[in-house]
Amino acid sequence: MMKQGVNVMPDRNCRGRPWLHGKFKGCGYRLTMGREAILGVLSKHAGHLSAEDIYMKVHPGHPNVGLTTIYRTLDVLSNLGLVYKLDFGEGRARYELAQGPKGAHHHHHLVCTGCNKIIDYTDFIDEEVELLKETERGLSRKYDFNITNHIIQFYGLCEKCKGKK
Amino acid sequence: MMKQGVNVMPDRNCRGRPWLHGKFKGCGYRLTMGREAILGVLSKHAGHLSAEDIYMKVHPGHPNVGLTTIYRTLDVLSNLGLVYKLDFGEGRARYELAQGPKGAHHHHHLVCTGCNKIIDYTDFIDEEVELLKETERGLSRKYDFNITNHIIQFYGLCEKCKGKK
DNA sequence: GTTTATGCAAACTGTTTGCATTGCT
DNA sequence: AGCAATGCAAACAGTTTGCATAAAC
Repeated sequence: MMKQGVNVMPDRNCRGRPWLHGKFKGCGYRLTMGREAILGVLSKHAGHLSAEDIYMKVHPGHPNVGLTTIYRTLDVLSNLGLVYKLDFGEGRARYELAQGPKGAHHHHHLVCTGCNKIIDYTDFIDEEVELLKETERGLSRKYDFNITNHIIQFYGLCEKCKGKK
Repeated sequence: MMKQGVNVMPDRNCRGRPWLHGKFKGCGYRLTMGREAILGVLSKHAGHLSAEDIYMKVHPGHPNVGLTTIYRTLDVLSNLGLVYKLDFGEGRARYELAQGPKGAHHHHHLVCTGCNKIIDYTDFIDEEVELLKETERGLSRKYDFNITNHIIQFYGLCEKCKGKK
């Protein structure tokens, strides 16, 4: 007989739960040292880390955590919606924490195609978000989509790079 | 003595020249059969072709054109601004002609993360473009960037995929 | 004790590069 | 003739996978 209120099967699709550790375990995933270390790095260094960046930062304290684990953990985290997987067209993915517990500010990206510098901007975000919401509503209806995410990125040359030939 | 009006050195940075073939040759690049074939495929099948897609379509008529040439040509084309290199997070790049000679319509993309279906939408484009221009102006000034391009993409599940768990 | 997570090495995939040859102009 | 473009094969880079072992629960 099944006990009340207990998920026997891990619930791999649960979003909208509490925060980090709680959310993690609540979804049926195990909280290991490697995963804690990765979460730690992500919340300490807020912004655009590649798998290898994370590996480098985790490795000193946890030499036994391999790159594979980094990839697998990031995959879990982004499925849980805890982490955004970003792509700036460099041929490698980058990751950032979706939201701090206090609800970090939403931002978009400005990418220099010369030196790959990336600027998070929050200017104009309000207007953008407003318009995006409307667009999202319209697109959802017209194309019968369940829209979960969006990307806005500007590309160009930063002040240093636009000088060079 | 240098002849008037003739570029002895190929001008690899020339944008804003006439159209396609003219532009191509005008920039010091040679117009070869392979390149013509690739341009042909791009203008016939408007939208989101991967390098391999293009290879497949070019190959029957030009069995001697290899994948390497496809990549190299696409690189040239996107440097010339004739082709946009798109990234939908599938781990492969996709390409589309920037503008037809008649000035094809600007559009953005709606991507299904379930089946990778991609919808070009032009709805709301006017409002978006308006806002983007302003944002672009603001960002250019504030961060001293020379902005050349932007991306807007919505991600979600299409009507078929949102049913399946 | 059962099931998930990990490390390692090897496999994969899309893309790039070196070099000798071909082909525009 | 001279230099750019090509094909081929090999190199590359980031990411994924198979499998035996270790660790959470």
